[in-house]
Amino acid sequence: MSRPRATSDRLLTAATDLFARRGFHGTSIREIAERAGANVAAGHYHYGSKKGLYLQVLRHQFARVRATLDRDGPLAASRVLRTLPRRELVALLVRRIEAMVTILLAPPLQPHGALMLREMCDPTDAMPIIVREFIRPQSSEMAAIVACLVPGAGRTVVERSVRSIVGQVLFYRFTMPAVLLMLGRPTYSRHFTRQIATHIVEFSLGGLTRVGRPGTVTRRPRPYVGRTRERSRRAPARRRRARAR
Amino acid sequence: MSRPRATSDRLLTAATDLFARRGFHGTSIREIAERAGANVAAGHYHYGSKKGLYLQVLRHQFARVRATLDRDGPLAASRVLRTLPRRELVALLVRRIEAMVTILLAPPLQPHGALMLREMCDPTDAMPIIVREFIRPQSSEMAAIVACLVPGAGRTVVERSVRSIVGQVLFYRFTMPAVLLMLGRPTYSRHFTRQIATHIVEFSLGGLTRVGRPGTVTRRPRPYVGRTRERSRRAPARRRRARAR
DNA sequence: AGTCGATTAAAACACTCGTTTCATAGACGC
DNA sequence: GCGTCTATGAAACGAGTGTTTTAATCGACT
Repeated sequence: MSRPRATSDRLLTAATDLFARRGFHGTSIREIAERAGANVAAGHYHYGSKKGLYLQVLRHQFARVRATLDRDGPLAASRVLRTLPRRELVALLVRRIEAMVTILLAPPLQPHGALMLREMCDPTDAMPIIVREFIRPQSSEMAAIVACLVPGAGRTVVERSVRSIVGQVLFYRFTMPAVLLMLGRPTYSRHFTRQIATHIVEFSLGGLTRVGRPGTVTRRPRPYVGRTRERSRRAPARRRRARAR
Repeated sequence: MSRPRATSDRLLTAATDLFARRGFHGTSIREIAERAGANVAAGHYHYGSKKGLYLQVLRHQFARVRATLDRDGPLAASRVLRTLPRRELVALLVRRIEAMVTILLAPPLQPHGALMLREMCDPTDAMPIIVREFIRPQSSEMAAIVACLVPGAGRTVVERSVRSIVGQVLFYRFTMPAVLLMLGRPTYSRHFTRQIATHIVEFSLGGLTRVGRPGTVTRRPRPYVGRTRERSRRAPARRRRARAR
């Protein structure tokens, strides 16, 4: 039959999808139970509370993500990295970026992106899990590569550069509705995500090259050069709400 | 005196803060009314419904943001831009990035960042407002500068580069809880945001330099290096729609 | 003064929510 | 058979929700 799985499993599956799509507040125990073909009391029986179920969903999702990352791109130790030629280091960075784009953007969209986004809106006890299982591993593995690619850079420069790279990727996930609206697409296609990955790789390699060089344009007293103009484009939007009916 | 303002204004102020901090679902009309020193019915009287109040909050916030942007960094027309020397173009880009960092990250944190983030989780009718008043203007003004800085780049390359720049900035806002947790800070300090802005400028200038050059490392048959994985993660998500009532 | 429209206030309505209670069913060992 | 433990189902609880209703209040203006 189609659903021989345990009730607790079906609850977890249903909850994962609903929490990702509608959020914690926007999802009801009854909705989860109905979709899982279970009783309203089942959630509390198996997970103690709605919050307990939510935490379990996040633990489970990010454990999976972590497992994927570990399998996909196990990083060579730092001291091994340092012996690699630049070409190999670049190849490693490319793989990391492509893996991240794939896991976050490529269809079919996985739930953890939405779950992570929601945690950024309303952090819960699950935030440390996300940092530990997803953000920290991604960052430190990328940092190891970046540190070798930019030998002169200190720890802060490396960390900021990693955030610049990760930020480019996450942008497409975290502003997805706006980007899709502007591009006139319904979803990100695989073709699109491949192009994105390639662009981010190029842009980032350029960025890394520059932050590795001493003495740049922004080392100056005041960055402001241009004149200010006072033109105001439109009157402040004044709007009145008429109540319906 | 402390409360000479109109009830509708006080409602809007209270609602802005609460919607930004707790979200639409997490905020109740009663809570808004209490903070505004008004009756529960006041919200419906002035704004028709909770959703009407929410929309008005977003309209108001992003009209303000737009006004700030227009005052701060009115962009020279494209044909004027094209006559500027590179040094001036860079200065303009620096100003845009610094303005964006300031408006999004520098303390005291403004509500629109949180409101925008929440819209990315649960898009509503306010999404077009955000795109029109904030994202689109920022993007197109930056695109005009980038297009001049990277003369050889086509429209798509320019747009992707703009997203790479904006993405770096938005990253710090949209993953703020995680970044603060990793950095062990309570908030972003002004000093920190200034450093961030400088880094993003440098990283981006390097990125732009590279994407403007033809022939790069990623121009190769297949960008994928790792093996493809075939493991199916879950049974096809069966979907059941229960009608309400 | 009196009328009228715009606001405000209090109460009730019709839900939905997470949670709990309690009865029942099945499995297992003895 | 019995007793025990795990799991499920149906129903109810109490609190909280957005909204509506109804009445009272205020400030002009004739």
